[in-house]
Amino acid sequence: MAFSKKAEFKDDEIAIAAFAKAISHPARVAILKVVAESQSCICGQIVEVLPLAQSTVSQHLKELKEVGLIDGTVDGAKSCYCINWTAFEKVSQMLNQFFEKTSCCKDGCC
Amino acid sequence: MAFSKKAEFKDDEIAIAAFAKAISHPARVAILKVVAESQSCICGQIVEVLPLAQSTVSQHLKELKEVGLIDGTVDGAKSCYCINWTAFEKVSQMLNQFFEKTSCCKDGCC
DNA sequence: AATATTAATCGTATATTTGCGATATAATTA
DNA sequence: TAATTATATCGCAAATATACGATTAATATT
Repeated sequence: MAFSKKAEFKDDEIAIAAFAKAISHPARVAILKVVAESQSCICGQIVEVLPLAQSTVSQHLKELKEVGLIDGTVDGAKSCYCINWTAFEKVSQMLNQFFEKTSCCKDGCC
Repeated sequence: MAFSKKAEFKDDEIAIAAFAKAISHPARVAILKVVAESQSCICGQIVEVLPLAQSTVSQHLKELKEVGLIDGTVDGAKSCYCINWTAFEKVSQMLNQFFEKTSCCKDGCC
């Protein structure tokens, strides 16, 4: 491949793709659900629920944290995760907008 | 890795992830925009606009076709692509619902 | 202090994705 | 009919992603 061409696209296209990528694996979708529903958000609880090893879950959490969808706080030996609602809604809106904008010119094709 | 664990998640989680994956690359986001805006939807036009080789664009188109977001019709030597609006809106709704449902339990965490 | 628990990170194996050139196929044009 | 055009597909190389066990570091428990 030589090198990735992602950077050659428009900023909004890159942003949409990046957020979509964050929820492009069932494990991360599941994690977001668990974290949103849970009161405590302890990493160990997520591991219990998912069919994945602790290290793998930790990696997925890291990815979600990197795009900003969740926040992580160290709480003693444990780690507490929670949804970053501001970011969460921003992503929701961004995707919504993409679908709306794209579907606005719904004529004359084919 | 031995093998993928994607199948071990819930159907709706897998579905959301699959559609998110379809728009998880800027090239495919760009293609969807071009196809939606274009009247003609000829593959060659898409290739002209994108910073990618013809074969690469063809592959991305194939992926979008496979998840059902676009339809492709052979028109002589050319190929005509257009958005499958039914699928498009279904995906839009599915993602929307995911974000809404997830954010409905927005309390007591962390 | 010694041990156990929790979770991040490292190293590694494998799988998947991305990207391209070359080729194949089919239709169009000269 | 020959040359050109349009696009899909094949085969390959490189990049990324997925998954795990082992290790580490830090706190908690005994």
